[in-house]
Amino acid sequence: MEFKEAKNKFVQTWGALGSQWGINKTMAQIHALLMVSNGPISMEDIMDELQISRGNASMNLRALMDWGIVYKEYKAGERREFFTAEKDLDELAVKIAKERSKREIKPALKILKEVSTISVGTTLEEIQFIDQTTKLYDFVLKADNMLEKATEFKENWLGKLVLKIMK
Amino acid sequence: MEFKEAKNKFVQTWGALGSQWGINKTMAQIHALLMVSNGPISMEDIMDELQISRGNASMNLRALMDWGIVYKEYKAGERREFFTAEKDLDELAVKIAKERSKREIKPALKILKEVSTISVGTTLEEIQFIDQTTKLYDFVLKADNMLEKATEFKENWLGKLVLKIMK
DNA sequence: AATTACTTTCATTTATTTTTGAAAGTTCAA
DNA sequence: TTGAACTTTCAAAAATAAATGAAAGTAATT
Repeated sequence: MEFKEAKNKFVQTWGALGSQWGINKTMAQIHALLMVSNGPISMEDIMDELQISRGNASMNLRALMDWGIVYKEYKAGERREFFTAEKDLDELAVKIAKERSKREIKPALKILKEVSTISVGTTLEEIQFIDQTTKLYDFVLKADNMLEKATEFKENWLGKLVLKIMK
Repeated sequence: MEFKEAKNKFVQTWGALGSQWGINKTMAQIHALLMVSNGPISMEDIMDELQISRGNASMNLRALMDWGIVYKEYKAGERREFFTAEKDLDELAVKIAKERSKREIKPALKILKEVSTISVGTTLEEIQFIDQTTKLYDFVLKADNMLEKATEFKENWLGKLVLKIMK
């Protein structure tokens, strides 16, 4: 397998994987492309390499920047904007974890809190409901706290975590 | 908020959350419904409660069973099939983690291994590509191992993990 | 072996998500 | 202040994913 082929395979796979994770294909592909490129890349080049429209490129780059995992860069004497990805994998994981926590876990916790604190019921069905949603709330809260704590290590948190867990 | 309303809110929210995670809405809703119900439920009841077609119910129940987080049950003297969810949250998390690892992480690792082992290039671009994909491979492998180790604790693994991490 | 009570399958329809591309917006330079 | 070089927006189109429902399948009962 030669370079071009490998690069393409990586970008395509990352895109397919993204969709399974609720991230759109193009967004994942742009990210993949920036991850394995060595310098900043212009929008034109991204459009070209991935065969996508200007609008699509623009919107997904914006989304990646909102996640804080892609940065805009300016080159002296160039009017065009260039883009680079966060390449430090620990940093990348931390940012993704934080963003998902904010966007998904926190709202879920809010709802779980609400539904688990309805005035105590009397039927078996109601008791079971309150019990199960309360457990779910506690579990999700614990998981979220763990994630937060883990990523607070900042430097090489995954490595440290592995050590701890392995005893 | 009364019971019916709370239950509905929970089911709807879980469904919406599911889509964000690449799980289809109905599948997440059925799971939510079974999670907070106290006995086994028939397909008819699920169709009724969620206002979905027989085909939809059948296919998504099947998918949930493939994930190993919903079980079929038979009641004596009843021809119909009933369904229950895995309600132990530690067990649920372990199963989801294992399944996602198998379906998504393992294939990703395979590709990363492939693309990171192309014969060493000479251009800066090629060197950077090999370097970055190798790092990615190592990172994902480490994360996958951690997940595996963590879930091997089996009983109350999340709780134990939290303790460890908090020091 | 025919009927009944259910479940599964899958071609078609429907809903949702993503992409396009042209117009509007921005910014810099002359 | 005009125009060139570039980016963003968003309504419409295209692509994709999910849901329907009727027909086919299965298995217990008579």
